[in-house]
Amino acid sequence: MKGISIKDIAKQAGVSPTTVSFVLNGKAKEKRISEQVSKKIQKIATRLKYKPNQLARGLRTGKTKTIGLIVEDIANNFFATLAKVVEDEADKHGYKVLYGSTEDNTEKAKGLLEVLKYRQVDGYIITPTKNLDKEIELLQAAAKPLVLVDRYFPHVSSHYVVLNNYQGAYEATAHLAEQGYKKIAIVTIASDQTQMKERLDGFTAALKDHRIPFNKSLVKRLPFDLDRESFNNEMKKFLTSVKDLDAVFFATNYLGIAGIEAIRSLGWEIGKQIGLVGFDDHDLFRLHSPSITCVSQPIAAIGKSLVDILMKELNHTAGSPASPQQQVGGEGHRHDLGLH
Amino acid sequence: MKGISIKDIAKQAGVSPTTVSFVLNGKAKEKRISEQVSKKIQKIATRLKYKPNQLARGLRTGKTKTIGLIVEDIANNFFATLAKVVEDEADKHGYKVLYGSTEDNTEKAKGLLEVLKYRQVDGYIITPTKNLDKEIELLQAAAKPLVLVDRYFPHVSSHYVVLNNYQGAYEATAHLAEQGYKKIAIVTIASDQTQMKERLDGFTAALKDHRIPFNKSLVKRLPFDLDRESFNNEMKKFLTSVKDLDAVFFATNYLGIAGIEAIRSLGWEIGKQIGLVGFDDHDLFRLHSPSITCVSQPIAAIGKSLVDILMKELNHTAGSPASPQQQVGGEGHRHDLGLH
DNA sequence: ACGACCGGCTAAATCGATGTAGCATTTTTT
DNA sequence: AAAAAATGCTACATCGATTTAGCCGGTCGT
Repeated sequence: MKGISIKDIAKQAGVSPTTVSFVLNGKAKEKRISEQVSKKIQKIATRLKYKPNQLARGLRTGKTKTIGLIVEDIANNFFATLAKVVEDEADKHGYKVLYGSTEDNTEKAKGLLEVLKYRQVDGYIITPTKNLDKEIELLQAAAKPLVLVDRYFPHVSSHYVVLNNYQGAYEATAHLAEQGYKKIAIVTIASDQTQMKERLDGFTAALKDHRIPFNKSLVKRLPFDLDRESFNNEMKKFLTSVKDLDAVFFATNYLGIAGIEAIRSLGWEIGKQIGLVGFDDHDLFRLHSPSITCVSQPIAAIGKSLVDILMKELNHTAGSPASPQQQVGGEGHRHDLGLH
Repeated sequence: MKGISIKDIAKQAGVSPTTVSFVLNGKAKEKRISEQVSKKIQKIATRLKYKPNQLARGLRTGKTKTIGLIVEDIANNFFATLAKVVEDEADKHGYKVLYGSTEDNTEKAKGLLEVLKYRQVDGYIITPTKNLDKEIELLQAAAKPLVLVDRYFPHVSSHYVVLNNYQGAYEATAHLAEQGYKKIAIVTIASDQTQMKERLDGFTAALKDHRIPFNKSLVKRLPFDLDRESFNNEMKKFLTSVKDLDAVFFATNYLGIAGIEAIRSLGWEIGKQIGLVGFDDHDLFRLHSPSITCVSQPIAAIGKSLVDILMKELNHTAGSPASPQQQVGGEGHRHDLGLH
């Protein structure tokens, strides 16, 4: 019921709690505890299945062996998969994960940071929202280990792991152009965050290189927080508004899903009347008939990279002011399922 | 850097930490602290943005305001969505969530329980694996609030939230039968856990009621932990081995996904050569052309129910030995997207 | 006028683990 | 043989919040 404490072991072994603590923390040698006592304590500890109370330990040492993971939406395939990888990687280092979803809402994100802070997490993995730069800088000022993911603030020098959004978008768009599509649009999120900007830049660059005229009517920006129906309506409105439109690049996976839904409800045939490319992998793209090409993020690599960076920071211990090195998780690479 | 502590407030207000604690915990009246002092403390606390250190509080009170969520696989759409709901609901009550994935591996599940235990979580939401009944009973003996989800142990009297698997499977199978399919198979997981048993029973009952002969060759059980390729191969082997097979019911969403993949790679046309019904919702089912009927779980309701039950237990405070009441989250209901 | 009582507050113990400072002994050094 | 050093272990303070027990001065009752 109450759990075994260090005192119980001390009592059974007939020594002081201090000695037990030393032994169990591998400081027996350093603190000159005799082999005999040392072994006896070990034995009792395993017999009693002693596990240190992490609260007490955390209170004393200031380290909770917990990292905070802030994602945009844990129910989204990309973030859920990322969460899984992070969980696994963190576990390898003995860390647990506290998570939260921002819904891309700055206030929610601030709230999450607040909660994680007074839960004393040791480090943070954050998918930042707009205007979260101040908070990020505050965390840095407090020497908290932290890595951003999926997007970042160019003017904040922090660690971050993102994929080459520009290149991914470029390749996606170029793919459409090379299939012979002439009037290619992009549907993206109304956000001036880096990753969307880069994707948009990649899109326009690819159009240019393939001598396809660009104009603003080819870009549709949708707010993040629409419900499914509104997404559908907006999408349909846009798709039908562009004259001679023959292909679309969707800049995120959920836009792709909403897009497919809209196209279906318009009764268009994917691959015939309209070409598609999506961003981020999803079973739906892979198994749709015909298959839908997409730029897939190497999620495992991203997750591993995130945790590795964080662990390096954490072991730099004392909290030396994070050297503002930047990391790129990997290049986006295209699926080779054919677009038809 | 260090964070504001109760002492800082006490010092500024010129009172003792005790008084501050009383006021901030709403015990001012009860403990007869004067309005004056009370207000002064409140003011200072908000000015300093004081947040109690949850570790210290947890150590003292034994409550961490954290719940442990153990799912099968957080990267799976069903569990990810559930996690989101649980996170939101828990947040409403001021609780945070520590999560972990079992991969349906009993040892991993035991490890997770261990970790959550010495992290002192207040309560558990668990998707149990096979043979986890002993551990569940131990938790109950320790008067830990706990709710099982998605499956349960008939011989363990605990709270649990599951949908009516029997009915869901029955309806799914009946749907196929009513479409005129004559030789209907089921692909399920090699597991004797309740939810799979119930789904299998629903399947056979539906066949019987529609006078479709049943025989063992119509049931394929696959191990949980195959990789994608093996799933695909096993699936293809099975689908081609049943003579005159014309429809399949997939008992989980990932089986459905793997099934669609296999059917595609066999070059069969869904809806023409073979009818399908899946379990658990997925964008893929909804947006596939033609649409694929599925039995969808009311995830939001399940999540809310889970948290509600847990909170009731938690507020029953002292840990009165959980009245072994059982809960059903809701009936599965069929999507009305037509099977074609 | 003297004990009982109350209002308003605080000292100190507590949760469990850690870590510094230091106390006895024994062993080594000179 | 006395001083210095090493050995083996422990008392106690600490982290921050909570909570029990109770102090002190004033009021009330009789």
